[in-house]
Amino acid sequence: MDGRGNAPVTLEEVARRAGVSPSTVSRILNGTARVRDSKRQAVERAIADLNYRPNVMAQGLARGSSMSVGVITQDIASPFFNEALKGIEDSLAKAGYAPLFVSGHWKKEKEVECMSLLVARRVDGVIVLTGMIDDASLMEYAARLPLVITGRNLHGPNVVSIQANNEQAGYEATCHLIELGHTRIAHIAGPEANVDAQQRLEGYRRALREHGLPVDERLIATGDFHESSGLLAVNQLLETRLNFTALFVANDQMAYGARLALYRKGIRVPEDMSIIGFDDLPSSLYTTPPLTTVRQPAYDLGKIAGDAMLGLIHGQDYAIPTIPLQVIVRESTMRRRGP
Amino acid sequence: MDGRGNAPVTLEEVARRAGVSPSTVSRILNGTARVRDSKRQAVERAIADLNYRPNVMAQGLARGSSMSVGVITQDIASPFFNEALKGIEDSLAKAGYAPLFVSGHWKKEKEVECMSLLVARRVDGVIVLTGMIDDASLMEYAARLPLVITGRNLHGPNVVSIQANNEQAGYEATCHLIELGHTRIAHIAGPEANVDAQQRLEGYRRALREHGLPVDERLIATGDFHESSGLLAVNQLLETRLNFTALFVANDQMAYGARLALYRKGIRVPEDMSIIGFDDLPSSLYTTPPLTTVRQPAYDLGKIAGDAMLGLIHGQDYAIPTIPLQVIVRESTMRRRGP
DNA sequence: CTGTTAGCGCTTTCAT
DNA sequence: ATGAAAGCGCTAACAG
Repeated sequence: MDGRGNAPVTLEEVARRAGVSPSTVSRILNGTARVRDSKRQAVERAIADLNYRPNVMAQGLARGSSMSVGVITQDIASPFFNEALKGIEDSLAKAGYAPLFVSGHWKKEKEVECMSLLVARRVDGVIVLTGMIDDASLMEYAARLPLVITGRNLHGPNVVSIQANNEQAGYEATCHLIELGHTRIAHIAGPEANVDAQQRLEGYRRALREHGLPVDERLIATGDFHESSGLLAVNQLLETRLNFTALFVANDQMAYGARLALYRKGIRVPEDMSIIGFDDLPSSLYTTPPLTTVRQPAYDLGKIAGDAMLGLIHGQDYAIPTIPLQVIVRESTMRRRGP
Repeated sequence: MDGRGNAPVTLEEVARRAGVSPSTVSRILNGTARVRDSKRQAVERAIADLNYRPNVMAQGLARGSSMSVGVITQDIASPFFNEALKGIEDSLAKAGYAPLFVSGHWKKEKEVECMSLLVARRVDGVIVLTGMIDDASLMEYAARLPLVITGRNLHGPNVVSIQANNEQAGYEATCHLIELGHTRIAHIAGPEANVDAQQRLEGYRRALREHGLPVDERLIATGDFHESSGLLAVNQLLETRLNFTALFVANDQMAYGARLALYRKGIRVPEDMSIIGFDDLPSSLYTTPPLTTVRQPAYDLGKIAGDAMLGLIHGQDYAIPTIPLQVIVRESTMRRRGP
C-alpha cells in the first residue's frame, strides 16, 4: 500500500487524500500548530494508508537544516573509535539526527576533503574525533558550523572540546607499575603528532621523576597505535638489553603486538614482564592473560560528543562531563620478582 | 572568502558573479552540455572565489536521488562488520555516494525502523549486512529500491545477494583438525537464527561424517558470536569430560573467549588443545598464540557489496565475485599428541 | 484553526 | 550555446 506506482508518496498526496491543505499536514507532522481533531485523524489515517514518510531532503531544503551531523574519524574500523561511533549514533538518534561517518585515514588533506564533503551535504555540525587538521583551520570551520572535537583544547562560541586527562592517566598507569616494585619501566608511545599520545608519555615521565626513578630515553619506543608497531617496538626495546621488567604501552592495540613479541621470545607475562595498556578495548578482557589497562570509556565519550553537538545545534548549554580515566587491574601486571 | 555573511554560497550567486545564468553554471557543474570556454572560465573562477559547493540536498530534490546508500548493520562496533563498512565506504566514495550507517542491534523491529529511516532519507539503495528481517519483507523493499544483501539467498531484478560458502569453509576447518590427527573435535556454534552459523555447523558435521568420525551432540555448544559466550561454551564443553582435543569455533570473537577459558583451566594451546576460529579478524594475528582461522575477507566483502550496489543503481551488470574463504594456519593448532 | 502563496537551491525542459 | 521558467517536496509567513 504505497500510493501509485513506485514513486514515493508525497505530502501533497496525503493532503489530497485527507481532504485538507498541505500546510495542515505539515503542521500535524511537525506539531507546529493546533489542528482540529477530525482533520488530524483524517490526516493520520491517510499517512498510515499511504505509508507516507516525509522526504528528509525536501524538509532539509525548506528549513535549512539537514538533520545530520558529520563525524570525522581516522579509521572507521578502529576498535576504539567504533565504540565512540556507537555512542554518537545513539545520542544523535534520539533527536532524529543521523550521523554521517567519514574517514580521514590520518591524512590532513583527506580530512579537509571530508570537511568539504560534509559541507556539501549541509550537515548541521561536525564532530571531529582526534583529527589531524590544525587548530586554525578548525576555528575557521567553527565560524560556519557547530564543532565538537576530541583531544584538542579549543574554545569559542561554536566549539566544544572534549578532553580526558591523558597525562594524569599515563601517570597513574606508570605509578601502578612502580607500586608493584618495578623500577625499569619501558614505554611504547603513540605517534608524535598525536596529542593524547604525547600526554600519556608526559605522565609516564612525571611518574618516574616523582618517584626518583631515572628517565632513560632508550626505554622509550614509538609506535603508530597499531598492533604491528607494538611488536616491533618490543623487539627494539629488548635489543637495548636494559633489562626492564615492565612496560607501559600507549594503547591496547600496540599492547597486543607487544604481548606477542614477548610470547615469541619466551618471556612470560606477567611473571617476567608486566604490561599495562591504554583504552580498555572490549577484547582486552579476553587476552591471555587479560590485560591490565587504563579504561577510556569510548562509548560514553561518543555519547557525550553527540549530546554536546545537540546542545550546540539547539543553542542550549550542555555541561560537558569530564571523561573519567581509570586503571583497571587485571592479570598482565604483577609484583616484581627477583633481585 | 565565502560570500556574504554566514549563509552558504548558492549557485545563483555564482551565476551572478560570473555574469551567466544559473543553468549555465549547472551545466558546467554536471557536464550536461558544452559551454563556451570564456564562460566556463568565468564560472570556474567564481566558484573558486566564492568557495562554492553545490548543496547536495537541493541536487537530490531536483534530480530525485540522494547520492547516498543506506547500510544496515547489526552493530556498528563489531570488529568483523567494521572492516566491511570500510570496504563499502571506499567503494561508494569513488562514485560520489555516501554511506548512511544504521544499526539493527540484532532486532527485527529495530531493523524495520532503520529501513523506514533510510526510506525517509530517500537513499538510492540499501545494503543489508546479515539482517534479521525475513526474506519476504526484504523482497517487498526490493520492489522500491535496489538491495544488496549478505548471507541470504535472494534473487530478483533489484536484488543481489552476496554469499560465501560457509558450509564448505566449516568443512575445511574441521578437516584441518582431522588431518592433524584429532578425532574428538568440539564445536562452538553461532546463534541458531544466523544462516552463516548454521552452515558452518553443517560443514563441521559433514567433515566428521565423511571421515567416519561420530558426531556427538554433546560436543556442540552454542554461543552468540561474542567473546563471553565462547568462554561459557568451553566451560560447558569441559564439564562433559568427553576429552576432546580440538575445537572449531564459529567465529574469532568466541574463539578469544574460548582461549581464555582454557588459559584459566591451565589447558595449553595448542599443546593440549587445538583451536581454529572463523573470520580472521585483524587481531587474530596477535593473539597468543596467533589464531588458526578461516579467513573471510571482510573488507573485500564490503567493497563487493558497494560495487554491486553501484551496479544496481546505474543499471549496469556487475558480476559478483565469489567470496573466497580460506583456512589460515597459524599457531593455535597442532598435531595431536599422546594416545 | 486553516488555506494560499512564496520560496529553499538545484536541474531540466523549452525556447531562442 | 544559453537563458527563462517550471518544478522537486516541504516549510513558513501571511491572510483569513
